[in-house]
Amino acid sequence: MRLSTKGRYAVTAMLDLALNEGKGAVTLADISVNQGISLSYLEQLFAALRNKELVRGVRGPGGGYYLTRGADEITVADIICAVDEWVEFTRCGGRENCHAGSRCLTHSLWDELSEEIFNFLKGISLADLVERGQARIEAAKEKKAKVGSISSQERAA
Amino acid sequence: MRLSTKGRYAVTAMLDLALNEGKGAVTLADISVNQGISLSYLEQLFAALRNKELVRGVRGPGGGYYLTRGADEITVADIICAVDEWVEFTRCGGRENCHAGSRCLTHSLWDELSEEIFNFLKGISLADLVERGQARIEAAKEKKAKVGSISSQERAA
DNA sequence: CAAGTTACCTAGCAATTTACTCGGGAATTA
DNA sequence: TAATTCCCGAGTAAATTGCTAGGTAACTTG
Repeated sequence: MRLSTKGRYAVTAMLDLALNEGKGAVTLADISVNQGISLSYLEQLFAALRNKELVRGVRGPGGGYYLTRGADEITVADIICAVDEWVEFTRCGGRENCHAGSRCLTHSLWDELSEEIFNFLKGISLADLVERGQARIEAAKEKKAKVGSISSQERAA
Repeated sequence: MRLSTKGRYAVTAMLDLALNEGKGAVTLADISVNQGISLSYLEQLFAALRNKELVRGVRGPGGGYYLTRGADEITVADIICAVDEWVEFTRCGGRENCHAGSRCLTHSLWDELSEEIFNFLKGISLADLVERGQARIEAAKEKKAKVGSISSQERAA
């Protein structure tokens, strides 16, 4: 039970792309220097992000990475799902038969927790992080508590 | 970023104790058979639980483990904190200097997430799990949503 | 075209964690 | 004394994390 830095690295790197939106490509070398992450490790993370079609790479001089969608259409959950296995979350696991009562109880507890975490991360887009910084996170929480459903497209500006 | 089964094992085992509250000690051998967890692994988990004074062990025939407090005074968060390192959660981490802007943003995001998870787990006691099973979990979420913390269950969206 | 730049790919590594086995104790009860 | 049960430490295979090393492929510019 730990929040590894892997997902955080990915989110941080994606934030670098979002901050540069509309201003050309961002090279991994830049991100590596900016964020203090090893270049090869970044390449691995971005391979995963590419697979999930969150970023697009352009080779050659002047190349680098772009977001494939707007920063408001990419959530933190998307990023973390891409780089982490996330196996026991959402729906991928949890299909064990529940024979013993207490085992069943903890299974449903874990499912609930997974959903909590997932929904929280799904409610925060890159644009949220960019535009308003930490204050925005609080807002996302308020919004979720009120509405109960998340659509990151409505920017309450 | 994964929810390991370690904490789940511990919660499950503690549930066994809670289910037997007032009916004498529960041996690790029993739990091992009931839950299909290796005895030695249970011993390690219970060593941690003992350190945090969540359980009390009694040796000799007729011995076993008791909860040191009522099941309503032990939360899932207590249990998981005892057996997991939980390092990057709550407050233990996050005291890094935030130089780069995007790094700072993700740090605060991670702090928020940690607190979300912690609060969720803190809101569920062993008694909750025992008395009402899964229904109780929903109730805990409702309670929290009212107070304004987080939570929103829109399953099967 | 050639050279440089950048993405892309594969392999391997040390450290840590997980879940487990083994082999002993030490305290308590009968 | 003997059985039971907690207690303790060492060791292990597999997986994960974060990283290094050493390539190849595509693209742009001089």
